[in-house]
Amino acid sequence: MSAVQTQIQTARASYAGLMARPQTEAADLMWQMGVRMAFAKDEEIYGQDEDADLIYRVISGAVRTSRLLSDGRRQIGDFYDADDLFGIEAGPTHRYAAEAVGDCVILVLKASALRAAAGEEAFQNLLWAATNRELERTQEHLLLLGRKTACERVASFLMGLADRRPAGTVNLPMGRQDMADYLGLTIETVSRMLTQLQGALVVEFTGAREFRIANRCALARMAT
Amino acid sequence: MSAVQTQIQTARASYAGLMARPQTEAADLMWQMGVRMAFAKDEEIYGQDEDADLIYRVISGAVRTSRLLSDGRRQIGDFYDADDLFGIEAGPTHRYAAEAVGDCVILVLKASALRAAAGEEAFQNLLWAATNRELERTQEHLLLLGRKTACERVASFLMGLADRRPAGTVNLPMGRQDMADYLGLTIETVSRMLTQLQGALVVEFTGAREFRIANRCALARMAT
DNA sequence: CGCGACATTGAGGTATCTCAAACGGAGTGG
DNA sequence: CCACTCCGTTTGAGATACCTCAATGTCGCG
Repeated sequence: MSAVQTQIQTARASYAGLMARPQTEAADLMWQMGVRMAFAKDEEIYGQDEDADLIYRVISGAVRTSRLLSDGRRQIGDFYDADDLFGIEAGPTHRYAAEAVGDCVILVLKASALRAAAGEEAFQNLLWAATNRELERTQEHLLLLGRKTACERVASFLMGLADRRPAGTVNLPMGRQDMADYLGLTIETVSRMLTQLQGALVVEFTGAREFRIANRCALARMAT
Repeated sequence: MSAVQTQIQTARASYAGLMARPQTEAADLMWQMGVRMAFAKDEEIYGQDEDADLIYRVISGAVRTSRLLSDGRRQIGDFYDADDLFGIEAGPTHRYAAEAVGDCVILVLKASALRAAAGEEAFQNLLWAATNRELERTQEHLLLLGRKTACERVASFLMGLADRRPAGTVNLPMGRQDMADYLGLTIETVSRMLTQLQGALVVEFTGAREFRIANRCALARMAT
């Protein structure tokens, strides 16, 4: 079995499971209609200011949305995991670019096709739910960037990751630079805060990309 | 044309076109149905986590939305001017509180009443447009907080204010503390950046709450 | 005129950034 | 199986943008 097929199997299994992800008929329809595309690490899925007539859904891997300032400074808007929808815009174009954090498989389909197949109401519910989720997460992110210290930002980030997967050990799909650009920090500061959190016995890293929460209360407290 | 198509058309039109202000029939209806309420400076219009079954519209004055961290740090989400809608939430409760920046008059009405009067479709249009505007502004704000310097933040802020009112002289409805909490800075840093911008002959302050753009290109450049 | 609130300015401290070097782990070749 | 390389991460030392605390200035209003 190919790597991609395996990924697709895995994604289906996890889809059947849990929550927070769209569970409407429209979402189910996506599985039948969409095209599965593989993207290599750091490959662009769509660019900033490109037309936004497609809807995307992560099958496996992770995706980031990002925006560049003219001098190269980068802000990451959000990360998307398996089953997350992304790329849904109200305006005609994408306001952030989207790239593959690591190798990943994405389900892509035309918004108009889904609308025709799912019906207006179901389609609209999907858009509404996705947009709201986006807004809520962006508002939380805003508070983090505006008023939290480096340590609090990193703690919040780890907490956010851990909440999604209640498993004991959590995997970090992204590297330190991606974390830094999400948190409005530098790579070095992120690294220092991580070692600091380890020193405080709040989290424990088994490798650079995998950790376990040693003291959930303490982490929650540090995230404010 | 289907309901959904109409909604998307409307959203795209208002996005593409001018600005941000509701121009649908539903918005017109608000004027007839709503209750006008006066709020004094710093008075709370609604609190965080309160039920969100009302829709608000600024008639005169200005409004800010804000969120507090447990230790008193404050982040302002956005400012709303005359004719702006605010308080529209996807979820059941408000995620930010809303307060009067100065004395102001607000049009308030029940969301359910507007839906009944304007019709489902027009009502949805209004919600969709308002939510999208919110998301777009929040994303811009995010970039500002994550990756801009103090000077760039202040320049962006003044630019944003000036864009809304193309008049020669622009009024600042909010004090320095509100600006600081919007920009993720302290009051002193905001003040210093303002005098710095004045020194560079980019803007000119006639009073603490009123300025004129002396060099729009330079200001735009500094806002990145 | 004088009070009170708000804004500006100053001096010193600190969290975070920058630059640079050392470390580590995964993959490769011997 | 070990040495080697490469890339991402960590650590260190010094610089700096922004913050904090404190004093001074300014405007609006009774």
